[in-house]
Amino acid sequence: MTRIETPAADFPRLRLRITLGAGNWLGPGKADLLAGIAATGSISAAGRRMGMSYKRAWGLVEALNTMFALPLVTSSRGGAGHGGANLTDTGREVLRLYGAMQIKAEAAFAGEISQLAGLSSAADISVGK
Amino acid sequence: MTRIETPAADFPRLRLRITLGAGNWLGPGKADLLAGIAATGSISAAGRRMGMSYKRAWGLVEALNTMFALPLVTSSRGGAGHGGANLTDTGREVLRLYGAMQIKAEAAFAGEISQLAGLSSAADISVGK
DNA sequence: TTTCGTTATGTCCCGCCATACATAACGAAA
DNA sequence: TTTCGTTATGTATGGCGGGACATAACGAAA
Repeated sequence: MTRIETPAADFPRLRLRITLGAGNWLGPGKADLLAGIAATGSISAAGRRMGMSYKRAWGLVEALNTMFALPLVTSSRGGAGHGGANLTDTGREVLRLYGAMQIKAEAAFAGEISQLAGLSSAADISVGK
Repeated sequence: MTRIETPAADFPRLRLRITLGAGNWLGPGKADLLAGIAATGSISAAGRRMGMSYKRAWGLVEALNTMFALPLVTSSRGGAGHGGANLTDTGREVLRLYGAMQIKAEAAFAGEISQLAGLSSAADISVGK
């Protein structure tokens, strides 16, 4: 995977991955990319600010578009704005659902997560917090 | 990663990963392995029935033991039972917390997950359900 | 018709990781 | 002291996924 090490990551962190079919999953990476496309209007710009190559970003978009019945991202080449990309209604809906789960999860699992963090070997570092 | 394709996987499925520190995460794989060790009393047996090599299973156990302040798994070589492994109190507690989160999550996110599954391209396959 | 930045796609190559394989340590019981 | 199955550890190799790089298509505006 060669996941990029986010430099300023706050721990503990909870990640959700929903697997809808064999090999078809929705996780934080694809969700962040969708949010980035919505914010920037461009696949390459969204990928850049996540530190990934355009090719990788485009591959994730292709996966997203094929794993749902309707595409989540529309894109155009050339033209006035020199091309670009945006979310479809389905794309916005998927992103909204994932975001809702993330918010819910942080609240619902705060207890268990803090207990796990307390058992963690990294706990001594943040004792002085 | 070369993840083994579980042949009889029911979709959709939700997976939780708790990251306690840089590179130190607890997910379904390690949780299942802990459960397997508790059930079989052996690292190699637990790994075997998950379809992973002993070396990989041992690596996961080592990661688990170092990412928490106290080890989760104790092991012994030789002896009457020809060696074996078991969970410590901390190990059982961690496994319990993870299981509790999993149960909670399935209930809390049933709505969002079914909505996502409805948007999925795999939805047409299970229409006749 | 030239320019522009983006989407879209192909190819090559390298580094990493997991697997396979080998081997040693272990200690109680027979 | 031999046996046994497990834990523990090292080494080597192969695959494969990803990044780097190259290139084409696109279409409105200047």
